[in-house]
Amino acid sequence: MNDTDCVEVLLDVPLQGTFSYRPATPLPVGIRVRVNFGGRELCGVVANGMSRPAPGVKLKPVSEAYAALPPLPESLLRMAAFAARYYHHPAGAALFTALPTLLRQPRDVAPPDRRPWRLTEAGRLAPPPPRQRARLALWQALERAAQDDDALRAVSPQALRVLAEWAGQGLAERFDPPREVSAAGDLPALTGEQATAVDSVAASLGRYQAWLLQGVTGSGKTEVYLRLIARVLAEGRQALVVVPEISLTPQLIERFARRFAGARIACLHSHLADGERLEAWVDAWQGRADIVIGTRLSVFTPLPRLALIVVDEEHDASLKQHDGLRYHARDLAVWRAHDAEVPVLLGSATPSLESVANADAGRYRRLMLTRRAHAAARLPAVRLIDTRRAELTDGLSAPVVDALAGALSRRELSLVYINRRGYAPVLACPQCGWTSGCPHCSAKQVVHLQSRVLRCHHCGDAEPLPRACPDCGNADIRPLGEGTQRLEAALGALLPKARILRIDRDTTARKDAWDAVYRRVSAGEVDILVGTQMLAKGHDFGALSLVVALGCDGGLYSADFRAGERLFSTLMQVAGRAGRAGVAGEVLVQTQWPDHPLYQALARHDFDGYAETLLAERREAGFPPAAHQALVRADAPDGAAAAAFLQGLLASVADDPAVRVFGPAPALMARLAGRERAQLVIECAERARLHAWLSAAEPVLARLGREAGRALRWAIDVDPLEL
DNA sequence: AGCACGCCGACT
DNA sequence: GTCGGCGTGCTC
Repeated sequence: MNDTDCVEVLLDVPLQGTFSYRPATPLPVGIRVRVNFGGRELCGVVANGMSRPAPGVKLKPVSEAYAALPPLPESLLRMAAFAARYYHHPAGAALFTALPTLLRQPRDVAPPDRRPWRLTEAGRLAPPPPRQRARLALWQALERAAQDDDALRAVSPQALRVLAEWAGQGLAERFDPPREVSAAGDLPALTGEQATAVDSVAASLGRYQAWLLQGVTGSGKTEVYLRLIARVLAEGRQALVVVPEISLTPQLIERFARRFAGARIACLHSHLADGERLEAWVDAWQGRADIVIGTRLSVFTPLPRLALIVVDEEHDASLKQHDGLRYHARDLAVWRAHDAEVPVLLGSATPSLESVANADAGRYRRLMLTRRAHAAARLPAVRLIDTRRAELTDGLSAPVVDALAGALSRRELSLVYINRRGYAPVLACPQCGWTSGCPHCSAKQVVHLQSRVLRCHHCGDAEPLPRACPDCGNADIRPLGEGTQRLEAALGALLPKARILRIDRDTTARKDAWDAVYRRVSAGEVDILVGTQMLAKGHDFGALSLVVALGCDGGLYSADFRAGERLFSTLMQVAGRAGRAGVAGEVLVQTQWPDHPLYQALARHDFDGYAETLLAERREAGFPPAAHQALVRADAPDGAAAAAFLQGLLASVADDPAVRVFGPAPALMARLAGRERAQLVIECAERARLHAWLSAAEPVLARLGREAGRALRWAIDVDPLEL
């Protein structure tokens, strides 16, 4: 090797590009290495093969090349490189967000090898002599059948030492046992629509095609996934299933495991211990896992025999990462499907307008499930309660209380949805007008009566509940409005016989909390579920007869142009909980605006009609998906500094008449955790020109960021979901 | 992001 | 006299 040759190394630093190092021996692309960078030892990944170093640059040597695992696959490097380009994030940082924590560290690691042992041909012919009793027992155990470490340790405490020795002599080896993967048991009959969906997607296996599976709640989208995955597994290939919430994975995993006995299912989410995550990731990468189910980060998992990607609840905002590399798992899944030449199936009862527009434009093909899988299940009747004419006690109207009492007397399960946790969204003094504003954020502190605190839901800061107004000393200060805790209390007083279960982030924060919820609900120990939008996220509570939605009007006339889409989607989803499995359902919505087109469309169960209305509005206003957006966010303790930074950027990036730039303006949440937040909104009908603008902005941002100092932080957010 | 190098206040 | 505050500047 010529000593002027070098490799390009990606590092987990917020700096553009790669760094050149001199390796002792030629290194393959994708290998993890340890290098010295600015005085510290970092983990790096070799990005390119050998190249000529730029003249005049002094090169450091590669300190160490890690060999415990094979080099990372090029498909992963391609995906990370695409994500870096698309989201305008440093390439090294993008790759490292795709890796499990243990692979980001400058240490050679591999998960424990749990493959079973067997004797080789030579080993079978060489039994140990009878006086080596422990060795003979081991040999005999392996002669009967392959065994895993635990079983062999039970035969002899020395087992693993002996086996290592035998492996060295070619007498024993670890191996991947063949898996008998079969779809188990009696499969439910498919509806005609489900069968069409399965056949259509199955016909596209082996090439790229994006499918939008739009199925009303209870129409059996999961069954479609299962049938397709069965075909993939029958071919010995792998499937990737991305879901928005960790809490949705246990249910799904259980259902997959029941269906595919013998299949290896790897589960990936951020609550795993580092070691578990590494093991699941490597199992998938080494082809030992057949199915990967996980949250957004699992979209990066290497899968050598990938044949199908499923993104469930594709409309869900949790699929977008909102710090660091701000990627959308659905969009990366579509890119990956294209790169791997496999179909991708996006499922939702209420697809995002982005996906609806892609389907309308023919980029995605649409599959509809309009009927519920359960023949007896019909869509619920929606009744709008006009709160301008109804008297409210603790936010509840008489028709709502009557309906809940009726369901209770029939022993039917009801659900009350309100998108506010805590007791009341604000504490106020009626005498002087004081309200419980957060000292660090432009938000109100929420009354939590159980823990007796005021807590900001944005920065998490809490303080004891005051007994009197901090401004005027008035002792008669009052919680205004309703949250889940207050509803729970009010319903308990109005319907003393009802067994109420509250579900919000406060009650489900503990591990296994969802387990307990399902147990209590399925054991019939609950009459009324009270909760936030968590209740709208694909959890199956079985037979629900009544759904009540409260306090939704805020989404109708919000400053956020996506608020209406989100509200409509959430209401369709909670309403969909009613009337499953043969119980006729009813949905009551309390509102001041019963004539609003959103509620009228909800009453007709008309997702497509209202989606087209919203799309027309977006086209009119030039908002996504009719145009493409990006944000440059800046925040600093001093608001003027953030604005000046963005102003400086604006002044230094060349105008493109096709690119509209708005701002600097305060973010929707203008103050968060003691920092003032400002932003530029960049809009363009052509994605390429938006990216050109951002590319031109990048070096300016790096320079201005340096000049502005540590106090100022900035970030680019491509396809932002929140302004 | 780290971690150096670099110039001004309270300590053995 | 120097220990260390964190401002700015660089990292193949």
